[in-house]
Amino acid sequence: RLRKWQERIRTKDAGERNLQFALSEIDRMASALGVPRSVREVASVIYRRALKEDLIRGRSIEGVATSALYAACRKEGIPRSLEEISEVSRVERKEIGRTYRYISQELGLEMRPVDPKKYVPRFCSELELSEEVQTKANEIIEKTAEEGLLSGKSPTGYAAAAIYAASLLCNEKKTQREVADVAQVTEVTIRNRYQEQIEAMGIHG
Amino acid sequence: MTDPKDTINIENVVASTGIGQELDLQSVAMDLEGADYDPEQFPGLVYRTQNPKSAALIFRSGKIVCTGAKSTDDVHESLRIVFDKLRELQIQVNEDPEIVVQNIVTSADLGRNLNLNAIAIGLGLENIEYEPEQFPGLVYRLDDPEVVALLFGSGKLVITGGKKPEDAEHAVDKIVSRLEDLGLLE
DNA sequence: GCTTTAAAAAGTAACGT
DNA sequence: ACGTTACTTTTCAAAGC
Repeated sequence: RLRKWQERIRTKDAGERNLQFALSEIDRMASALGVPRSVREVASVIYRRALKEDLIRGRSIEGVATSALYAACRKEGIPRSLEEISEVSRVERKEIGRTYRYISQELGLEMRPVDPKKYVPRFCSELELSEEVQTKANEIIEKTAEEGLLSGKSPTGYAAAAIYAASLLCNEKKTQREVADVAQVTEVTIRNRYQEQIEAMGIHG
Repeated sequence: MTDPKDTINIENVVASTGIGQELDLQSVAMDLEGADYDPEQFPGLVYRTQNPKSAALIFRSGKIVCTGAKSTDDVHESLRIVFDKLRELQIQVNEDPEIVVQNIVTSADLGRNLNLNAIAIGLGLENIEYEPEQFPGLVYRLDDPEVVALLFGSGKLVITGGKKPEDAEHAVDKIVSRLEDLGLLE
C-alpha cells in the first residue's frame, strides 16, 4: 500500500516535471520568437488541454509544446511560419506540422487558414519598408485573394510576392533575394506569385 | 457542361490476395528475375510487372499485395502473371485465389476554379483540413461513401480510400451538390 | 508508430546548367 | 532563368520491429 502511494507521488511528480518542462520550453521558444506574453498564455492553455485530452501519448512533449505555440501564434493573429518555429525548436518542421494538425483536429481548434496580410507588418519592418508599401501590399493581397488566386498557396510566399511588388510600385525597391530571406521562401516562389498577382491587378510592374 | 463524373479516372488500385502457401523468399528472390528483396528494410519481396504496370509485394506467409494498377481488371491480370511466375518456380498456387480490392485512387475535374478559403468555411472548419503552408489541397472526409477527397484550387480533385469505382462517383456527386448548395461552384 | 509499393492533385524546394 | 528531380498530403494491404 505504501508502495502504491510512493508510485502515485512519483507519477505525479513526473507529470508535474513534464508540465513544467513543456511550459518552460514554450516560454523559451516564445522569447526567442519575440511574441507577446498573451501568446504564451494561449499556448499554455492549448498544451494543458492536449494533456488533459491525453493527446501527448506517442508524441514528444517538445513536439506538442511547439505545435501549441504555433497554433497560439495563429490564433492571436501574429503567425510564425513552420520554418520560423522550427528554428527555435529542436523538433523538425514536418513533425511540428503533423502534430499541429493532430491537436488542432482533436481539440477542435477550428483554425482558419493564415491570412497572408498578417505577415506584412513584420516582414516590412524587417525590410525597413514604409507604411505606404505595407498598405500597397495589403491591397494587392486583398484584391488578388478575392479573385481566388490564394487557393493552395503558402501564406508566406504570397505575402512575400505582394511586398516585393509593392516595394517596386512605391519606389522603395527590395530585391527578390532580400524579401525571400525575411519570408524564408525561395526567389522562384516570389517570382511565380508576383507574376500572377500583377497580372490579376492589371499592373505592368 | 461536362458532368464531373465523366472526368473520373482511376489512377491506382490496391488489392490483396494469397497463394495459400508459405514461401521461402530468399530462394524466390534468387530465382525470380527482377525481384527486390531486402528483409532488413522490409519483410516483403517486391516484384514489378510491366504489362499491365504494377508492383507486387510478396510475403513469407504467401500473402500478396498488388498496387499501381489502373483498373480492377489490370489487378487481376497483374496477379495472374505473378501467380504464373511463382508456378514456374515449382511453387504451388491455389486455383483462383480470392483477390480483395482494398483501395482505389481516383482523380476528377470539377471544371472550374475553387476558392478553397471559402470552401473551408462553407464546409465547416471542423469537417475539413486545409493547411496551404503544408499542402495545397483541402482534405475533405466523407462518411458515405467512406472516402477522402483532396480538393485543389484548379478544381481538380483526388478521391481515395474507396473500395469500388462507384464510391468515387457517389463522392463526386455529393461534393458537387454540396458546393452548389453553398454557392461555391462557379 | 515505422519500414515498402503505387498513384493523382499543385506548391515549394534544391539541384544543375 | 530555365529544367529536372524530389519532397509535401491522402488511402490501403502485407510482416516485423
